[in-house]
Amino acid sequence: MSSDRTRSAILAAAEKLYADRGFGDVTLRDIVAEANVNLAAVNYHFGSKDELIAELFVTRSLATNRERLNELKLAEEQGGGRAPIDAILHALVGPPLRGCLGPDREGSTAARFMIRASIESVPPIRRIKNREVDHLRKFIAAMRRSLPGRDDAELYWGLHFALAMTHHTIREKERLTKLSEGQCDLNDVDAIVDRVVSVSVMALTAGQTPAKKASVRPAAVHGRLTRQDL
Amino acid sequence: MSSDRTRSAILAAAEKLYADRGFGDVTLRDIVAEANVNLAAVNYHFGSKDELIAELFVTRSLATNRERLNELKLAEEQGGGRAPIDAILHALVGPPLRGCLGPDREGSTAARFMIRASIESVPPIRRIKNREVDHLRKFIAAMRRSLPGRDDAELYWGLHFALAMTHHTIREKERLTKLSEGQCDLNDVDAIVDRVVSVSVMALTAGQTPAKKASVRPAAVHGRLTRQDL
DNA sequence: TTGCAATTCAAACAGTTGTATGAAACTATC
DNA sequence: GATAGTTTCATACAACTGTTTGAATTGCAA
Repeated sequence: MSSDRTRSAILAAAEKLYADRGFGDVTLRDIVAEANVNLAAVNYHFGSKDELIAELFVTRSLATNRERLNELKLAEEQGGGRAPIDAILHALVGPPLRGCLGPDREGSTAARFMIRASIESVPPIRRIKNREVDHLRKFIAAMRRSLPGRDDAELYWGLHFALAMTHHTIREKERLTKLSEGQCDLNDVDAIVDRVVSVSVMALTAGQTPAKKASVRPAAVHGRLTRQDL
Repeated sequence: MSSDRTRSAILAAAEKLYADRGFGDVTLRDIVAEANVNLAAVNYHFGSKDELIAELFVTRSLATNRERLNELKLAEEQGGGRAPIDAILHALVGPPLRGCLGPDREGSTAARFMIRASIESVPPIRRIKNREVDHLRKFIAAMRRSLPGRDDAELYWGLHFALAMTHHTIREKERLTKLSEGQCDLNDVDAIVDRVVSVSVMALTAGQTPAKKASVRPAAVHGRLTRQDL
């Protein structure tokens, strides 16, 4: 068994540089300089530059997906196989938002890397994102169980909009802060999650009868379920 | 006055190639080959590759912004200086959605170029997008007039989410079609616009008193205002 | 027609990029 | 301590990039 000190030094250096400067202008030579390893080490350990990027992104997004499914499973167990819709959405949007936002995440290389990956869309990352459909289908299935009456199309739109708000908030947090002149607090992650969840629930339950509508727990009271549970 | 046949041939060729293959792997040599002009013509007419990209993007996004402001102005005039909130949001999200979606837009180079510009984020385009804040402030001002009671932060979040749904729908239309197995109709642009507007209105008016809430016209009845009015 | 500016052109430039090579250094096993 | 396999290293490679140059061509005005 080899000491993979070189390997992980490359991973760490690459993640840091990509997080700081984006994929566009970081070369292999920048990475090996930061990692204090030889240029040929990247191709030796990863095969190619793209495979290095892919490994970085897969690692981080697997972690997010795992968090999501844990939280979903927990919610479904608590609901006897049928989780409330706001809990499902909370499981969907909470992990990426918590992973990328918040004051403690400011210095996190992983967070800034994922934000970069969300903004710039390089080929190896795009390829991986396209395989994410299966993962999302699990949430559609849970939503179907939670809202048995709704058309499937409505569920897809609801999930789509939930992800829209999530990713756009991550991508454009800087611009929203600037536009709102600081009036939108991008550091209060729990509040943001609740906001996204509650709008998503509204999108999904609009047009429902008042009786059904009232049975949906508001997102705010769901705040118990945080990172500690995962 | 010079015949700018070369200039516009470059613009057309560049837009087409960027639309088809993305910014990542289109070189100046590809562009001049497509345009049947000399390599040096790009630098002669535009100064640099980045300035060419910038000019392409500025042209298209100025058109969108003009449409937006026209529609906003019309709505405010009809409302005596105070447009209904759904009309404001319609003016915000309608133009980009109509510009990029719909069956007739499938073959449009301009549409596909703007989708690319939305997916890949190259430096010259990012620089331009960052100047968009002033444009958005006009919509915040209109929203403030429309919903005088609301906190500014709420208005910013509402606008932010409206743009989130708009851009994410444009960016991920392919994936949503795939995920929903065709059950989400990405060709019915008017329905999508109404959907985005109505969710945005809900986000903005949540927590209002029922009396105030009822005074908001549902987005669907606003469908009269389409491209013909602009 | 002459003269002048605007435009086009072929060619080269200067730099960077990811990758491959083959020898050297290391590590663990016998 | 010899050996075999793994890892590191300096270096070269081959291709591609946006940009520049200076001469040739064109178009227009006097």
